[in-house]
Amino acid sequence: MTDATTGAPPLVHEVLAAVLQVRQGSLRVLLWERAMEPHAHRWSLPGGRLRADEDVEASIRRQLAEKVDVRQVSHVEQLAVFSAPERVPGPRVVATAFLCLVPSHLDPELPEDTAWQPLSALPRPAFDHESIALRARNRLRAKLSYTNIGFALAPPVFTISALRELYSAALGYRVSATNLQRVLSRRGLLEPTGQTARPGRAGGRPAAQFRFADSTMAVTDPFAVLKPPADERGK
Amino acid sequence: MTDATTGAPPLVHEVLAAVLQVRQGSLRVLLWERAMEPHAHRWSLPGGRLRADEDVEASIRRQLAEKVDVRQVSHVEQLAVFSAPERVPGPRVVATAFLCLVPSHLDPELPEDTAWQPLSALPRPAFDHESIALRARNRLRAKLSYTNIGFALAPPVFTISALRELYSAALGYRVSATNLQRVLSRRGLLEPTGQTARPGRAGGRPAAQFRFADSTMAVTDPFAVLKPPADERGK
DNA sequence: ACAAAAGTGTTCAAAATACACCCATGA
DNA sequence: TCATGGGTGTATTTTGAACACTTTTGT
Repeated sequence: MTDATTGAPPLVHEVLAAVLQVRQGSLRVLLWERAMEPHAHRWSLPGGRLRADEDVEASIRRQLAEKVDVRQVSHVEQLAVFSAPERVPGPRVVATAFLCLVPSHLDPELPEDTAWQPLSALPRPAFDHESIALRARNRLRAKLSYTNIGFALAPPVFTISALRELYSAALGYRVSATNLQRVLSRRGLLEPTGQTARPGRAGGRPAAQFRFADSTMAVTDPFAVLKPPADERGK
Repeated sequence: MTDATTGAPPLVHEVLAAVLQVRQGSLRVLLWERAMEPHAHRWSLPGGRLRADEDVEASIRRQLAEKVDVRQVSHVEQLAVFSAPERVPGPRVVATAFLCLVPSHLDPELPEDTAWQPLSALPRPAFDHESIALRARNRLRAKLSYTNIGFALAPPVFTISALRELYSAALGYRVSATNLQRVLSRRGLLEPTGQTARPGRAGGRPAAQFRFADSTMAVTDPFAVLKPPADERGK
């Protein structure tokens, strides 16, 4: 706000969403194929221009509504600002990117040009959208470890082995059901529903069903180390 | 980028810095007292308007140069976007906020209207700057736990008890020198210089001096839990 | 009865906290 | 030699990973 009204160059602020979901055993991101230049036939994150009467979060929710039912999005959080002057051709566009999650049991209707693409093999992405998508994946992976964000990937009720598959897909490596169960239980994130799921055709013991105790994001392991001393920790 | 050139309302993008330093045993933030409206006599974070040829990080470094010597800033990272439509009076301004750190041994020359204010008792802050400053503090606190970010608060060479004071001030609770030493050493963050500091007037054993092995930020405790299984963890 | 899947008990290892005690210096 | 701050050794606790074994089902 130093140089007040110096014939300011045009500036557009856009919001972009990396909407992630685990489908068919892999972590995927919602992309649409650009029909027109610039970057025709390359794949873009959904998003659009920030309007005058909304903040960035309201904006991304509105824009997303054009692609997926917003009620299906279980978590939205700011990721970062992308502002390289030439990040898109033409007039300058600064972008605020978001990480959004959709639980695995939902399969929203999508427009023709839109698809869930695996993060491990993205088709030619537009602009800087690949790095945004990968940043979203990294954020999700980190948060699976020290928050309850798993609730946003999972259906309302699930078995431990189903949850294990979600975590494995999102993290990119095999997670042990035993340990997953214990870690999440000790932290009080999981609560048993009392129900059990019927085993598959191959038999096997019926699996107990659980739900997440909370469905808003919270940090559950606040300090990895350097915790306050025991007496100051009490409250 | 949906509604392309619809007589767009004016939009300004500013960058703001929460510059933190530990001084006199407490964590402080650099603020300047506004002389003029709006919010005259309230305290603002330094910052200013994003220019056409720079990205947000370049911009904050440039703006900061007007307040403190940029070479004295040991760390800069994006915090978040603040975009409530009415966050400042007048034409709309979207802000990208940064967390910046200055090591405790430096005492940059400051303009007349600028001062280091304790985060625990901020004077009347302007606009939404208090929440930005507090967000910066929280980010710093979290990162002290799982990254090497301490390097950015400490002088190039220091004793463990000096480092303990920095961590205590930043975290807001007493940190044990013994454990601090061990945790940082085990992670390979600290290296001994071989030098010792002369004891104070009251005597006492001379303290060994250390330095941080690295002075760019790195995550040192990547997964609190749900680590990959041992065999997949190797590389 | 047996295979398959789920769940529990137990062991093991690592890492962090707590605390006691020893070390090196100034007065 | 004693008070003062610094450092090390060690015990305790917590937490997560690994693995063996039991439970419950379908065929």
